[in-house]
Amino acid sequence: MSDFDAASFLDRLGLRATRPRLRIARILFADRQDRHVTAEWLADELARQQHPVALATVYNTLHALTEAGALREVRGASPGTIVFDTHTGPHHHFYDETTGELTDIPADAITLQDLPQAPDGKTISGCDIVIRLR
Amino acid sequence: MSDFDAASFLDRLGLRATRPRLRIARILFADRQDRHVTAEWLADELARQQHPVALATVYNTLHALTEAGALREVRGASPGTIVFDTHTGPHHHFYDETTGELTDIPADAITLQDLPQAPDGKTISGCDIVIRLR
DNA sequence: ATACCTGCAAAGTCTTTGCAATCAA
DNA sequence: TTGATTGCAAAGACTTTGCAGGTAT
Repeated sequence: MSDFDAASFLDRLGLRATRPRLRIARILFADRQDRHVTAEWLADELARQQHPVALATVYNTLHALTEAGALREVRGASPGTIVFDTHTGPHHHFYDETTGELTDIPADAITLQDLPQAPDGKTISGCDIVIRLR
Repeated sequence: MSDFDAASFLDRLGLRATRPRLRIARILFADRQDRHVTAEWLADELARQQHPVALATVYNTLHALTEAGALREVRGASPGTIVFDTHTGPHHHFYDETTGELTDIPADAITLQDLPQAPDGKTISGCDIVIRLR
């Protein structure tokens, strides 16, 4: 299978290795590196694996992982739904309007020129590009 | 005040000139050209002007105006809230994470190079860039 | 006349919160 | 032990829907 050590993974993030978190970490980080999940999908997946976790706990964990820097919230896609991305580095997304699916676009696949100045005393904290597909 | 003719404005869009729509059209299109409104703000504004309109009707009208091409929904900003933009042409946004405020960025202020190909049989239907400010 | 529109309230979707019971360290 | 975490259910924020009554053309 995988030699992913969920316990030390959580440890390194400063998160307690509880049972739900171990299971969630394995689902999210064991194999693929570019997952885009919603809380609901994750809760369903856990249930499918015969290890149901309360939806509230799923949200707690996703937010904890986000604060710890292991996940990133994607804005601008599925309206009304938070999508969590296991790829935390700079990159952008295709959003398929038909299926709701997100696909990564490497950051260097898009060149931004003449990025405008941030107004007054503000700092640019991030830049999301979503290319919608139909 | 303004010489904005809400009745013919709606007419041109193929929308019936009902009382709520006339009021909404005036608020949105009479003066400024770059408004970003939420349904709730608009309902509050109508109430403030002593012409309350049911929230459901506000949503109906905003969606009708969007389908008619007079508004555009902005994605990727305020999570969980639909923002309607009176500026329908191509452009992008600053999103102030502190205030939730949206500001326009002219389309030509950003140059996209090497836009990636859309996958398989898909077409690019739009591109939203949101620059987050802190 | 008649199709469309409005308002109200109820229902829906997604997310967060409160709190007692449980668990990791 | 002891504070963090879980689960459940209830509450919240935002949006949509159903439908009876009203309205523009």
